[in-house]
Amino acid sequence: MSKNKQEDILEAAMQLFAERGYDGTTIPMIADKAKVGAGTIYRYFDNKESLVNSLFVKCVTQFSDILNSEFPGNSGDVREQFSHIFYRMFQFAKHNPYALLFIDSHCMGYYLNEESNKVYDDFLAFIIGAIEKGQERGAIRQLPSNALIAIVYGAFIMLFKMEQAGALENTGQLLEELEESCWNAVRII
Amino acid sequence: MSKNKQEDILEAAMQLFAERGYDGTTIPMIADKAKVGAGTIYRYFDNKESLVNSLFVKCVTQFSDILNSEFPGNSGDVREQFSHIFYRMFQFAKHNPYALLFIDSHCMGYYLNEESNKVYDDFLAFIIGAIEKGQERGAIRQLPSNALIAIVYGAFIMLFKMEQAGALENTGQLLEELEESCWNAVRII
DNA sequence: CATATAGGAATGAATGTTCATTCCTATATG
DNA sequence: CATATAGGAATGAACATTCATTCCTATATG
Repeated sequence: MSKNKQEDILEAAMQLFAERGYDGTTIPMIADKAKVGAGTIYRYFDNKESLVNSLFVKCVTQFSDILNSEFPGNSGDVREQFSHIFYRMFQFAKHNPYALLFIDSHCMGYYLNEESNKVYDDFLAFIIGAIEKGQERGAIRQLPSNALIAIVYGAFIMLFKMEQAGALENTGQLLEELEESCWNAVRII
Repeated sequence: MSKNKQEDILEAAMQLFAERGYDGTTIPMIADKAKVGAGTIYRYFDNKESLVNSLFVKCVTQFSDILNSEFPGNSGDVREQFSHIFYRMFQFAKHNPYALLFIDSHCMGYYLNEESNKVYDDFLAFIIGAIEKGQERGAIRQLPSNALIAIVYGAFIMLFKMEQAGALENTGQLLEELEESCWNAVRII
């Protein structure tokens, strides 16, 4: 029997939400997977909406922390910063695939509250900041920073989904090539 | 009163599915938006699952047709082919934003039947084919074709979502720059 | 008038949520 | 040390609500 039921509930909910979406996942499904009674969920969360928002904030915060930690800020050059963000994204994807799928498929959900949206916006703001620094130094194309994010993050998400679907085997060698491809998309050539 | 109720139902369903997902959209919601009775929907479709599958096949076919028509096949060079596909994707997105959002958020759904999955796979196969031709001619990077698709299609989808969210204003000038960025990601430099 | 079509109330199954009850575990008591 | 007791935690059956689907009536069409 598990020690921390709240953790069990969050883990089960994350996997189910990632696979079937918010509305496609029922409370009994979560209870079954977490091996708790349905009522137990309501000892830890006010309701289903509160659960999905808690989970969303948790996952985005984890993702953000991974990207931020050891980020080569003002010291490192732009190429190095890009590399850091790119590899950290894949590192997170490898260790937390459900979290990433969950974030990606729920970040526009109508059930997200103000706090969830703010956490997600702050997360994007960190990447935007790094990109704009790179532009000032003349290493990155003069496109809207949102466009540059979309290209790199969009490519990353789709690559990850391909790998999840078994349509792509991600070796270390390939990852380096993909990093170079994405860098070519945003750098000044 | 509309002439073609089946069209009204499909259009309403597409918008709702795109915004709220399959499970988050109810039959009464669709009936309200289409301005028909709930029972009328069952005159045109066997059930909700049959409706979503009909809609999926229709949307993917439309998308595929746009990309295929006037495609510069064996005659055109690789750069031209890439350009064609890229601009056609944005053309489809501009004229059928709900269709694209619907395709993107439902292409992995557990409710899709064999036919839907086949149509989607065939659609991807067309792009894969074009990419592999380009590789043979030495213009495109020697990466798995699935990886190249993921980069370009992933970037495209995310750019479109950014624009939809109002975070990006898509002018003709910007589109040209984005096309060049994506081409830089896949071409041999 | 006969038939086809549309509508929306009716239905039963499924959902999120509540609540009376049971189960643990830690402390108190002899 | 063995047993009794208290109180929070967990449970899952029960509840109101909402859902997909069906069915019967009203209207349109020929």
